[in-house]
Amino acid sequence: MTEITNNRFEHLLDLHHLKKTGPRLKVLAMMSAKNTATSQPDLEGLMEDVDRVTLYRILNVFEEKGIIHKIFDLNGTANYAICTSNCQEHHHHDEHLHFNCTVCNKVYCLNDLSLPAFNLPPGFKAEGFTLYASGTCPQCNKK
Amino acid sequence: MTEITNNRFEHLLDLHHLKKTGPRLKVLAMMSAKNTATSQPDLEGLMEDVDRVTLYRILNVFEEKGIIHKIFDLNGTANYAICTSNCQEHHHHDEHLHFNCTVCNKVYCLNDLSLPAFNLPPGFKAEGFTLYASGTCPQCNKK
DNA sequence: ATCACAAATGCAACTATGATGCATTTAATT
DNA sequence: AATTAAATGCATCATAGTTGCATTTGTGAT
Repeated sequence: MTEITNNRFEHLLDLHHLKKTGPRLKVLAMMSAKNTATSQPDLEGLMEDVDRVTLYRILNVFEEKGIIHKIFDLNGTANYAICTSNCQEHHHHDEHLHFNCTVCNKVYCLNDLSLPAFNLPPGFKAEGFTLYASGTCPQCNKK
Repeated sequence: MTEITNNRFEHLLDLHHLKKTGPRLKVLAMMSAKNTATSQPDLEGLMEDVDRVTLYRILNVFEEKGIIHKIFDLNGTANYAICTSNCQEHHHHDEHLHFNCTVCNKVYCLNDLSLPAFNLPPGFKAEGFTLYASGTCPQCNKK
């Protein structure tokens, strides 16, 4: 992790009026070190020295503040990824594709793919959309 | 519940070589009585006389056989709905829109809306899609 | 620098969801 | 009615997530 990356996270916490603590910076470091979302169980394993409850609380505030977003995989397990942009407190812009590999179970946030337009039946008012795809990821297809 | 409906469920169980037992017919009756998906906790409440474990096992076989499909709501709670068509063992065709109301938390399966086409980045092979929308449902909008 | 205080963490305990092993019951077939 | 595989019920366990409270720590003011 570079100096600059670390400063970026500290700045991020400042922005949201959150104290710059070890556990919080570690969560951000762990999540940003991967190109896929991180599951709650994985994260718990990576944060051995941090209390389980603390981790849950960190994930909750980060989500509330729009720093990370939560994705449930095919098994209903919570996965977390750092928001790329546009997210703000209590209003996520999570309108991209989430790809869940059925082999390795990884969750990819494909931010570059915006959702195609479509209509809802009368009476429904939509606030947010997420498209989920399941299948096999590039890594698993190679093998 | 009409005679005909009951027969339909018994036929459904026959089709999949499942014994026509009380608990199974009751699950089907409960789920079909609603126009929305039923959450696991709700279902557990509705099936008071049936053991919790039995319910889980019924839901699992039904899902494996393609009789019902599982949808996770915004809170990660499992919801179940009877498949309308096209589902077969180990291969769901769940390619419709799931609408999760942020007020009443109900999950609607909007089967009539098929998903628009879109492309995946190279290397990804998709098998299934589901589009999730969240917002307010017709019932909650009226109030 | 250090003081004071709110915020964050850690710990204990609890709830809920879901799974597994095994004994008992029941649906289907004869 | 008898047989048997399938299904249910019960006990127990595992994991995810929450709450209350004591302790620690980051931060802003002195």
